[in-house]
Amino acid sequence: MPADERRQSLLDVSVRVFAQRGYERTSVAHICKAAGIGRGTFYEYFGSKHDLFRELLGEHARRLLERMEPFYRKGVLPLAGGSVQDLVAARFHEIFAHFREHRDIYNIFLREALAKNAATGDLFRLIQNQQIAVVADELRQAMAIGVIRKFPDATQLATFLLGGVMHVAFKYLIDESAEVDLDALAADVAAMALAALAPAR
Amino acid sequence: MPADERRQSLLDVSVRVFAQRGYERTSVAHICKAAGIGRGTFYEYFGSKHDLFRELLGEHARRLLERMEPFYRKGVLPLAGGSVQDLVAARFHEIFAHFREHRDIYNIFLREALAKNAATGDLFRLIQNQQIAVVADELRQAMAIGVIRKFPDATQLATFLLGGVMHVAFKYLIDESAEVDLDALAADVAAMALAALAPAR
Amino acid sequence: MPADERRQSLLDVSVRVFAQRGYERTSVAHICKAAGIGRGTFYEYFGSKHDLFRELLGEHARRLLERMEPFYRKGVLPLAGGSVQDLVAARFHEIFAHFREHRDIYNIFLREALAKNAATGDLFRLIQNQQIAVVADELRQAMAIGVIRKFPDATQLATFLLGGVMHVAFKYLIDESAEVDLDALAADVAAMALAALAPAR
Amino acid sequence: MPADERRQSLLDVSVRVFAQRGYERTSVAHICKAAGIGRGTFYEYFGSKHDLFRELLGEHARRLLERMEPFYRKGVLPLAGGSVQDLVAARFHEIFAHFREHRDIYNIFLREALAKNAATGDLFRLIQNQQIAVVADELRQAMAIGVIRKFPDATQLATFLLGGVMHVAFKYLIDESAEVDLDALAADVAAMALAALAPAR
DNA sequence: AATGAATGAGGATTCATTCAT
DNA sequence: AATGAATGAATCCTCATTCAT
Repeated sequence: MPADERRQSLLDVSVRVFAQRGYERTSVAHICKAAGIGRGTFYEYFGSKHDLFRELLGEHARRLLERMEPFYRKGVLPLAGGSVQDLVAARFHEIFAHFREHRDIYNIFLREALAKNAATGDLFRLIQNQQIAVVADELRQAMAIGVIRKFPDATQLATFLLGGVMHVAFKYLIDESAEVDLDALAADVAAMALAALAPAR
Repeated sequence: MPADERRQSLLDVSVRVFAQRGYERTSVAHICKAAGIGRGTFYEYFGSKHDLFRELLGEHARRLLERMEPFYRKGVLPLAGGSVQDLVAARFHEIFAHFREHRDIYNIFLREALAKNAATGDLFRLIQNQQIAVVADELRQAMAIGVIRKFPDATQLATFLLGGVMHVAFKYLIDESAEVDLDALAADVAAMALAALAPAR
Repeated sequence: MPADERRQSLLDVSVRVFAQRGYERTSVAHICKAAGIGRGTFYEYFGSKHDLFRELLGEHARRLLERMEPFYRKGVLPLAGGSVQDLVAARFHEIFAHFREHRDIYNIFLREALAKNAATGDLFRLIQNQQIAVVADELRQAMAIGVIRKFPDATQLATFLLGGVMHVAFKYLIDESAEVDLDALAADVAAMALAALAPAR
Repeated sequence: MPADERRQSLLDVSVRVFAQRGYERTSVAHICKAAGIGRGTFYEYFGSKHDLFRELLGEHARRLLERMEPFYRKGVLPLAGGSVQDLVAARFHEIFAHFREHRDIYNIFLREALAKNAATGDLFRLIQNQQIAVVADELRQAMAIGVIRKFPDATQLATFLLGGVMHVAFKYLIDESAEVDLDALAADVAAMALAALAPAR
């Protein structure tokens, strides 16, 4: 198999294995078995288990931010044609979908951030802060045009909101058994947030 | 040292060590050294490293719920004398304080829940759900007497709110360096939530 | 077995194994097998293979210098009663005996010094220089009282002489097969050096 | 690149790498990287890492002896026109120069001889003995014509002398940092040896 | 003539756990 | 009640070597 492919395959496979077993409990042998290669081959592509891990997180962090970017920037505000309702609903739907899709990597990230792996923690915080920043930015615009009520600290509000969303998502996503209609959930949470932010009539 | 004391000391010591290094990276030797005992002694008190861990989580879960219980139940609603503002402020302050105090055990819990340790995950979810349940209960009462706006699903709202609070708390508590005035933070977040929940004028 | 004993036994055993196979080609398993213990036990006593090695060299360096010290200082010069002949003969005999006894450790030392292990090389040079220093000191005294001819640089002469001795010793000691009458060899070399150093009649 | 050239380039490159890192710590990958070839290519030219090593030592041994040969045989004794002083001085200078030039290969040789690699050790001893033999031969001639004092065992004397020279050389050559005026050193050592060997006036 | 992908054997190290004292 | 000596299974990693292209 060409080097690029093999490398990618290792990255892909290891996300699953790490998410399933956690970094510590995952041995290089586990990954190699899952990838269908000999143990030695692993080290042709990555200097160490931890190197792979770092690269994996880095890569996903980049992808994550890239994918978030256009979504947050997608124009949106000031409102072109759609209603605030549609907007918020779309946003929450997207966030939930994202969660579902990247459940594994989120799990890994969170776990390592909690474990205070210096490098990983920094990366995690970077992502978090960027997400918060773009949402805060939007909220500021929304407040400016009076679509939502005015709050004194947009960043804190963004933190609060994202936390709420994540928590709801977590509760349903942390265990794979509880399969939920994410679309409905997104709609519900959006409605709720909308009500909370709605300007006084 | 009497057996009971020694046992308790081991539990106390291991919380710190586990929080610092994580379950996997903590060896029995680490715990024994921190507790100042020989490695053999450990097994006089606990059948295995994992046994100690289970017991530790169980014990803290019990304590946690016990301590939460009276606080949530403390009566509160319908409002005796204090304003809604005071109430919410008090609540958030308490939650933040709780975070700070039990940072270690929260960290352990969260990490293990994410690691999908069947037993630990269940415990974690139990705690989480109980917290959500009591908050949801209160919210329902508050809606009933019109102190806050009406929302269709109180449980989801509670989840959302607790998530928001936790997220703000996390952002500041995850790294020990960023020392923050928790009292001020609690006040800010309370104000924000209050505004969000306030009934239409 | 008591810890002290085991520790010492490991040090003793490993000298032989290292000398036989060289540091690199000696595995911890080799040492453990030679010492009759399990592989894990090794790490109860030494942090790593290299730690053991360092300690081993350090310990022998200390012993070596200690044992050399009184020998070189044994008074000797200015000549009490014995002749120069006796003195030099005794000295060379001792050096040869020392070689034979510590053949292994000399081998290890020299090899590592050549391998430019920073730490080991420094140790080796220290020993060498000390040996040279004491011999140079004696030579200076001997020149002063006219027992040997005068040379301009005592240190260089000492280096030269010790090198000569070591080289002869090496030639016979490097391979274990060639068993030689060391006493006779010492006497021969002593006579030779003596003739070389003898003052002009 | 033509096969012959590549082969030679591999030999040349590997001397440096082996001298720097030692045989054991040098991997085929190291050599290939230093030579700028793929790992597979190596085995087109040498059957194994050890094969290369053997060939390398053999080649250098041959060169070494060849270069020594004419020098030692260069006639010299009985004295044509020059003085004994000039002769000995020239000899020592040459030996020192040789050391400096072949520091790497000497290092490898010595290390392997000490490591008791059967094959390498034999080779090393062969070289050593040949050097000793030619010097002994010369000494015998010198004694015969009364240029130096008479010693009973010319071989042992040669061993002693070469050892002395090598030791002085070693002391300065073992670490690359201590840059020394080799010419001056050679002159000093020559004067010293000369004085030691000079016949009684 | 060249190579890079693949690998398994081997070596250092960690660690939960046992057991005799 | 305490312990420390002992261990083997498990894990990360290296590396000489093979082979299809």
